[in-house]
Amino acid sequence: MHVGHVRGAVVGDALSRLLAFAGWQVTREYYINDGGAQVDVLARSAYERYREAHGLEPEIREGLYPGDYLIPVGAALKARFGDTLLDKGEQFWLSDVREIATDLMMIEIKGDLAALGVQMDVYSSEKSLYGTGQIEAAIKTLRDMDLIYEGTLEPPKGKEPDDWEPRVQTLFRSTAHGDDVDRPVQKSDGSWTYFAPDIAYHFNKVQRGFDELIDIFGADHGGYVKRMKAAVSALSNGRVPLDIKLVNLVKLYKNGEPFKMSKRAGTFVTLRDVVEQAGADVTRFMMLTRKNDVPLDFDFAKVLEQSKDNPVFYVQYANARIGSVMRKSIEAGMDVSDAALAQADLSLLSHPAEIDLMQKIAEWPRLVDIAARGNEPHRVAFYLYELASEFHGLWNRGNDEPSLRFVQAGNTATAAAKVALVRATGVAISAGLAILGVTPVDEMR
RNA sequence: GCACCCGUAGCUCAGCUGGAUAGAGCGCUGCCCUCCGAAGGCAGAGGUCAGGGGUUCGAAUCCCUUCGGGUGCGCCA
Repeated sequence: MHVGHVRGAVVGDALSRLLAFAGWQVTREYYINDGGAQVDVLARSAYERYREAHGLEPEIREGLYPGDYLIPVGAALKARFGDTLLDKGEQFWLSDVREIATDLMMIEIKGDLAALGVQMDVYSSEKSLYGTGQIEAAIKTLRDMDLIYEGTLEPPKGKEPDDWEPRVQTLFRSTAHGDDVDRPVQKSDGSWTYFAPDIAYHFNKVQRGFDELIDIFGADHGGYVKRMKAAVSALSNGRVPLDIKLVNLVKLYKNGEPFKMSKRAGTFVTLRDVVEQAGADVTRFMMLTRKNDVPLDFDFAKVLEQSKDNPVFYVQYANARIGSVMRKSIEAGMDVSDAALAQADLSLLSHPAEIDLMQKIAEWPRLVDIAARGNEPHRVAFYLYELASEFHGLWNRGNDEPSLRFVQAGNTATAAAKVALVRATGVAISAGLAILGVTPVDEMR
């Protein structure tokens, strides 16, 4: 996985946690694109690496995947098949190589997700939809609604391909459900387009009885939003809403300098690179500091900085200070159980800065509600930063005004009220960090 | 050509599905740091919310339109 995928994974995972926190029952699914021509390309690319493993010069032709990540796959193929695949025609090895390469890639991806702390409930394979009748069933359902027909599409205006020829294809009448043009589900040779298994997969979800579906796509797939929504709308008779979150690019920087990334040259930065350098917590938080449909800058140097410029650090620092206050209060012999703190007389906290912090804490339930309703986990990240900011602000006032310090001498009602405020801040921060999937720290080191 | 996304302070971005003087961070300016953790703190300057219409008691937010940027557009997934 490269960094672009990471953002999608993080957004999806945080969204899942958010919705679960808001009371939904959530199933996280990973749709494996292991069907179609792209896996053949993968297999051919892996085969070249297999040849390389035998000391031969790999021929990474135009259209193949050049990435280094396939080198271990080549080695695995050598270990498995020895030299028996060398100098053989594609028909001899393609199917075996395809299977092993996709399996290895999935192991790799699952490892990447695990390193990020992302857990999936269901892995759905595109390939497994073929030959089971599921695609046919989904298409038949649409056909019975008179939404499938044989026809010819108009060429796109203004950008007509040179080799355009009218073709008769099986089309889905997506325009009946809000799309701009009808979309092909079958190629002219009768085989399925990628869209057909996608329809079948979503049909399967609808049949499993979900009340709401959420897809996460790369922003470059924005053109498929309408047709996918149209399909789900048709297949569920408008019952099941489908929300599609488009996740935009991640631009990598180091000290403000753009990090060169080229898929063509195979030098793109992988997830492991990022997580190894920045850590899973930092990576996750940073990926959520932008709205999903906007490009994101990720600066390696900055995310490791321990200062106010680094929002992850700033929030963690607040949490650590909270931990510090709680520890000191316990040392002072105070009862800091939630039951005891709930009895505290909060009317003793009347300073404007204290009121501000309380108001910020009071926003938390509403914030969760808004974020969950809009499927927008980034709101949680922003909220945490603001909350931490209020907290630090009040803390700093304590430097000049001892009466505002959270830790007060003696076991008085005022002291209890202040600790209750600290504890409440801590509750919101740890809940928020849990939604982001970031481990809260109790102490800074 | 069409569709979708974006356009808010010098820069990077929030902004609660219509509500009070539009908010942060960076940068800039000026003060402050033997004091619960100064790996800093406080304060200030800085905005025709891209432009123009419309709906509304009320618009950054909703509708229309223009401009600018991005993405995509039939046997590629």
